[in-house]
Amino acid sequence: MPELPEAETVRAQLEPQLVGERILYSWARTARITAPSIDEFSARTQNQTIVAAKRRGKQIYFPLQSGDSLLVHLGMTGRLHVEDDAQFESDALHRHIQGVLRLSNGKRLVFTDPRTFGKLGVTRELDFLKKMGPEPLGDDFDAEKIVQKLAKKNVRIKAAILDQNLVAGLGNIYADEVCFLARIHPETLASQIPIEKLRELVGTMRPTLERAIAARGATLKDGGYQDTFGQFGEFIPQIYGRKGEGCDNCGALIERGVLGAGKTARSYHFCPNCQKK
DNA sequence: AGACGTACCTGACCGC
DNA sequence: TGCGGTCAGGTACGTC
Repeated sequence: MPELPEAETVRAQLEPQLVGERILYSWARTARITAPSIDEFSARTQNQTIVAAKRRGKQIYFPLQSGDSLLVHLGMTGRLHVEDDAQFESDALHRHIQGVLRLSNGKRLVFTDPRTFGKLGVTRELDFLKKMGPEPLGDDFDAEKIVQKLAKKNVRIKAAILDQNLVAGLGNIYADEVCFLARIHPETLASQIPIEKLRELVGTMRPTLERAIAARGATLKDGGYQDTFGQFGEFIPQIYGRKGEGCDNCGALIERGVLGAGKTARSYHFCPNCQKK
């Protein structure tokens, strides 16, 4: 699923294709995905020039000449493609088109999202980006501040680092990955983890995300994620999705667990030997 | 205010 | 083969 490395890959690929282009026409399928409304989305994006391609955590946004920004969150199954505007696409995914922007360079930006957990919006208000937790790739990333916050949290560590208000950009894949790299069981209460372990955990976030970006993100066995060219990500997680396989570190069989219950349940993967409670 | 529970959605997968 | 049930999970919001 798209997390920070996947969002960054998409952003970087779109930047040279979109910046400086004018949006001739825009269309969105449903108000459930599009904010504030379909009509307003079109009105505020049409005839606007895209001035930049930015990202914050998993959020991708494109400042427009008007001062508004076009916002995209890929959710779980969202994809952004740039294709020739004249081309007819019969790809099965195109049944799930949620939005289209026709551009002045003869291309169009297409947002598809089968499971519709994604978001497509336009807003002038970007304060919510500032309220998110620190950006792991940012120059001012203060790992120690996060360590101190975690030390006070009475929440299981996996849930804690998935919280976008603590640190922005981790999802299920990379949260599992950093727990594995720091040898911490995902269900351990954050407040019960030795401070040095927490430092190890937070310290591994940035290099892990950077390695994933270098591989253009991760595509799981379901093939869900594709970059803007339809290519799969080549980052291979050491732990997520590898239930029953041997741990890279010790060879023990990787197990899968579930955090929470009912509709809230989130799966996690761990090595029972390297990550003891 | 922090912790936790609920809802959204549909392709893929599983068991009978 | 076909069909119905279950799973997956990012995030907003409600509740205690």
